Amino acid sequence: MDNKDNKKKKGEKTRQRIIDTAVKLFSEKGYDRVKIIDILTQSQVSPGAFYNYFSNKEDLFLEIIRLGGESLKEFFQQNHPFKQKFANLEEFVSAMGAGVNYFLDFAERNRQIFSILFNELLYRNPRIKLTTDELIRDFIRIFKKQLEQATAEGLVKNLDKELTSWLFLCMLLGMAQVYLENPHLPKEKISQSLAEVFLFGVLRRS
Amino acid sequence: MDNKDNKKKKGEKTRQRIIDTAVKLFSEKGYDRVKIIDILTQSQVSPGAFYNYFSNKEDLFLEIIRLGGESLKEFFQQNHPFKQKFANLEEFVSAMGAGVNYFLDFAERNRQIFSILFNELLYRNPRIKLTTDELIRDFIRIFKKQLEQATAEGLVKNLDKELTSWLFLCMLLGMAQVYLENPHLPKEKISQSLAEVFLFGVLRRS
Amino acid sequence: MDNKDNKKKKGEKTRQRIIDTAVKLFSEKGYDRVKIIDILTQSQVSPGAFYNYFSNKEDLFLEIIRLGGESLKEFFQQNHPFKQKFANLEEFVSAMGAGVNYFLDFAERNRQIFSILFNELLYRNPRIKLTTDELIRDFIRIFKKQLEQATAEGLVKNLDKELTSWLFLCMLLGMAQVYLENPHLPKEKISQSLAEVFLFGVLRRS
Amino acid sequence: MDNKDNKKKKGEKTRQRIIDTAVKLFSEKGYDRVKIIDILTQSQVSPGAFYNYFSNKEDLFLEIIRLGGESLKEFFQQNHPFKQKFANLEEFVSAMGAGVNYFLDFAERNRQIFSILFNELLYRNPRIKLTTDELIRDFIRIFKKQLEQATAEGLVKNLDKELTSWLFLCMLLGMAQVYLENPHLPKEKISQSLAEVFLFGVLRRS
DNA sequence: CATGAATGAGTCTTCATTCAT
DNA sequence: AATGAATGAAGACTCATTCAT
Repeated sequence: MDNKDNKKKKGEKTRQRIIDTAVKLFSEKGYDRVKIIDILTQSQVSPGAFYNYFSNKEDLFLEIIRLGGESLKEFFQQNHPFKQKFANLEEFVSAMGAGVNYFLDFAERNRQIFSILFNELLYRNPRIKLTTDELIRDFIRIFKKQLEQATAEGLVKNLDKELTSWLFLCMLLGMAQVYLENPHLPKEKISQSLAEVFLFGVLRRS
Repeated sequence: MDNKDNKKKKGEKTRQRIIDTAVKLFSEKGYDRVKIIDILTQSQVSPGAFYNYFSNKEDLFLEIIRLGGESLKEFFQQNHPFKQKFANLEEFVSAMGAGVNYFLDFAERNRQIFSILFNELLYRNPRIKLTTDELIRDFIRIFKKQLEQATAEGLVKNLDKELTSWLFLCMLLGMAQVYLENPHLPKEKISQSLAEVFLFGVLRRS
Repeated sequence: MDNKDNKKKKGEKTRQRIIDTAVKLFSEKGYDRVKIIDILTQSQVSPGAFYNYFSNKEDLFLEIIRLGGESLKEFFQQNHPFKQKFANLEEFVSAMGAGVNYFLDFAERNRQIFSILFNELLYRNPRIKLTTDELIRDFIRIFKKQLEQATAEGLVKNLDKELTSWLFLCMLLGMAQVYLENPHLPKEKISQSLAEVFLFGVLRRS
Repeated sequence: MDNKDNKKKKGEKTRQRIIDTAVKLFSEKGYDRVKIIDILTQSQVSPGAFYNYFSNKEDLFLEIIRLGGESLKEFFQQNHPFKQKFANLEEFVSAMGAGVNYFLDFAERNRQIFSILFNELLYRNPRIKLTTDELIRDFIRIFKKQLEQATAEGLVKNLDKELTSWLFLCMLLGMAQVYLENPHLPKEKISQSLAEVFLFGVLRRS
């Protein structure tokens, strides 16, 4: 009876080994340039075993996208940029900087998954596009709501909420990518700059 | 003589037909998913003829990246965001908005080549990465200089010039992509929002 | 003791389940297009268990052919077309019709196994061909003997016995197949037609 | 300009070489047991070239079935068993024998194609079944009409036309197969026996 | 006897590229 | 310069069979 459980566990391990290897390879080379044989070799799995768990390369990829998307979604649902009330502006800025910093952290910790997701924003495979587009829409929706609330509270100017959300998303994703590709840039300074520019802009207040 | 010229012209035409078709297909599907046979069929060129002009698929692609990169470089060299002096802030903001708008225009007119370039920012092919990285670095360098000058003039806060350049680039490229994928978003409003947020931030000035 | 018996019985049951499923699938799709995994799934048997009973796919198939061949052989040995003596022609014709009808019955009841056997008459696998060829030869031998006897008794014309046996076999097997594939054709009419044509031919007696 | 024609001819030759080899192999081993690599090797064609002409194995097979079916159809349309009027029965019988003989000839000359077609009568691939079923229906239709006419002329008994057609088809196809597999059986005797049994039956006329 | 994860040789198919004409 | 048939290495995927538990 333990027998069955053991087998299940073994299977789970194999499956996970495949996923881990695939995440690494996909993030390094992109979907098309990864050959199944590479995944097989690096994860020490035979072709037959592979196809026990995934019906083909795309299936594996979509599973990874799905998993990554879930982490990201969860992250955004738990970390609202305009979450709390603050005593003064300084506190607010530093809180937002901390939030952005946390996102960079997340991107760093999930560097590969993040890299894959970011790449695939542009990918033309329709099934993949569906998944990533949904992620984006989710983010925009959440952020818009935050902005609306902050505007109602008189904290934020009366800007176009959708475009502003897109702008923030561009900065967030873009700077995460910049950070991942340029590790010499100090994370805290990136977060702080992002928060400052987004909140106050670059112009000197006369 | 005329004969020679005609041949030359004919050859040029064939070459151009290949490039045009390839630009279209690469922008639609990405490098790996485009088959040479499709380019050949759509451009009405035979395999043999193709290899008279390009030594292989990658060669063709790099040529396209190079051409696209040149246009973009040229664009940035001719359109400096902080180029002129302005009588007042309003003028300045509207000039920057106009600049961004012009960039969106450029992206729209060169939609396909822009799409390819943007894609390849993330692409892992080392030879291609070199070209796109150089483009980016160029932009950052130019923009940094602009920022330094504007700071010296007391127009802009004393921020980290490099990070701020990156931030602007993220917004610019990101919003161009957003615009291309969401044609219902009004171009002028995008440019204006971008300029406003970048210059003044989102917070209400008390 | 009982324990042993139960195990034996259980084993037998498993084996039988495999055979039944295999007969169904082989008759539906033919040897090559049936995957062992399908037999396993449908008969609720694990791969390991399967190879306890059959050493490989071909072994299982040959066993089925063997079983089917035995039923058929038995049938032919118990149902001789020219078995008894008859008072008059009408009786004889109707007896032959009944015999043919009984064969169609047999084919219908053993539809799957019959279908497999009929298929394999044409199949090129040498080991299988041996079995089916033997079946055919057996039938021809028995029928020839019957014909010889009937000729001696003056009942039947002096025709080539072997060719006539083949002709009858063609009609019998062919019409069985026709019947199985066209269930709307009335069995009794088929048998009657077969007997009539075989015995009297189609021409009008002047 | 001849260039183009030459290439076309070369292509045709290659295509024909593939078909010829495939016909041989399919008739020897049956569809499933033929590997594409065998066809490639024996026809001296590279994988790429093969897929220039056929999109896959099934496509090639269906083409062969189609070609074979056409020959057979043509044969049946040009050789009507009850075509002409005859002075007396003997002439009629010998004419029918000649017809059958001609069919055996046809089967012999197109041994491989015939073998494939006969095999595939039972094949479960739906697309193939469609083609062979149509052939069969065509034959039955033509033969029924012939029988009806012959009955109207008082030549043939008033039998079930459809069943009688099936019976004749069984004899014809079956004996062709018997002949092809047993070359020692004399063709003329087979044809004659078939004609005689079909026309007069086996019973002695009292 | 049973289980089912794992194996890996074998098969089909693709597509960038070549080369004789 | 152009043609397009041919090439063949490389890749994805299958499935009968094994074996540790």
